[in-house]
Amino acid sequence: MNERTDTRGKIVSRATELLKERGYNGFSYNDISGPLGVRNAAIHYHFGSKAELCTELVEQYRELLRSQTSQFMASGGSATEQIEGYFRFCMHECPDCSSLCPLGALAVDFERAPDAVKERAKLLIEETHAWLTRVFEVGKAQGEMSFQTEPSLMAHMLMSTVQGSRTLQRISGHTRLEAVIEGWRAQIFGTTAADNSADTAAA
Amino acid sequence: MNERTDTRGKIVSRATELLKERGYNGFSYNDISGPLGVRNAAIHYHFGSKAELCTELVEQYRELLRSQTSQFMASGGSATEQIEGYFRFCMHECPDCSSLCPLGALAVDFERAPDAVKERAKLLIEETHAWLTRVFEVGKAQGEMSFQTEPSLMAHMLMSTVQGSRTLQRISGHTRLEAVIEGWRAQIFGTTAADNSADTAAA
DNA sequence: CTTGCTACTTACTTACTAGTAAGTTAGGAT
DNA sequence: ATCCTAACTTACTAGTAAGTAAGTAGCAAG
Repeated sequence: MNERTDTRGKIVSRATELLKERGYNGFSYNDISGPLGVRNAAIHYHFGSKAELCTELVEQYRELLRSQTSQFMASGGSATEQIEGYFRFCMHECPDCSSLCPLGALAVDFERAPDAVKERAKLLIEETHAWLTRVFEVGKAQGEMSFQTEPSLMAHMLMSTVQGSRTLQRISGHTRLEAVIEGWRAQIFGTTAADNSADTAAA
Repeated sequence: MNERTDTRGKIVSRATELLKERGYNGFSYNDISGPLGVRNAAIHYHFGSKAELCTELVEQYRELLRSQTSQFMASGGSATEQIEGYFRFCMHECPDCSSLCPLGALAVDFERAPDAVKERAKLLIEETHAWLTRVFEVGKAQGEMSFQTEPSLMAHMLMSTVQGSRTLQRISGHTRLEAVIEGWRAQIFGTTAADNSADTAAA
């Protein structure tokens, strides 16, 4: 690896941007190499194929999310703090919601995606789902949260809502993720954001 | 229009299938013409461009959803019946959830989509949102439904959940839309499906 | 100082893309 | 009978896609 130029890292980074903005079939090597000031063959030097590049990209995103969630876990905080961490991750990952998350972008071309990509994307969803399920379980058991639906379904519904909101936002143009998260807070805490953030700050 | 062969209709129909399965950039004219036993030029005869074909396709999907929702409306049924109609539409539109909805597929390439497509897709979302908001308003006013969040946000969250669930399903492989809808029922009716479908049948 | 490796480049190929122009065919109207 | 038009076809073009093969610049070790 050339540590000074870090062309490889820049390629992954630019490809991630493009995937989120246009989907797998929506960008070409020219869209990567052009802005980076390298040639298409440089991409092929680092990645055997577009699929290989894409695999690494998903793996990197998974690492990012995993490091975030494990960081919340390690903090030893309450379920409330854990879920607020997830909310923060979602908001931070796409502040203006102009782009999709890598998974949302990949889902479209998913059937034709290489097995390695499928596998990692699946893993990413399963890990997040398992983590969120645990947070809901603990949150309910400790009396921090209140809901009827089973934790596993709650986790799936939360992930779906965030994912879907981002998709709809892209078409409608209205940023609504903040309101959606607020809606979820009301649902699980029965409080407003002000109440809850005060809670978190106090903890 | 050739009413016997209906090539034009078959083209739109096949394109819709392909859009849902692979996204806008994921299929070519060959994928349409091949199975239909016509030549690519036949597509160009009916549609000036891929964007034009896509515009018609979205318009057709909008008509479908519009006809469904207005049908529920015209039925003069309760808000419960209206929302159950929406649930039915979602389930019916994609029984096995192997494909995305046309909007979810388009969202990926949305920035580069032609203005006509953007406009109609936006309209489709706004119409559905307005209709669902009204259903939630009426449902709450008439005491059929019970929730804290404002109806407009409820509508957005429901649409997001359905949309997102379909996206996640595509990656994880698990069909969960039925459970998600069940979760929503519990949330707004505080009942199980059995209770509620009995309700609907009785009405 | 030359050998060898990393990180590329130049120059190319094959395959496919949307789209076009001109010609053909079948059936209905005149 | 012929003319017209709708609904195509054949044959093509220009552009772009991913991917490849062979060559090279710069640096580090022996």
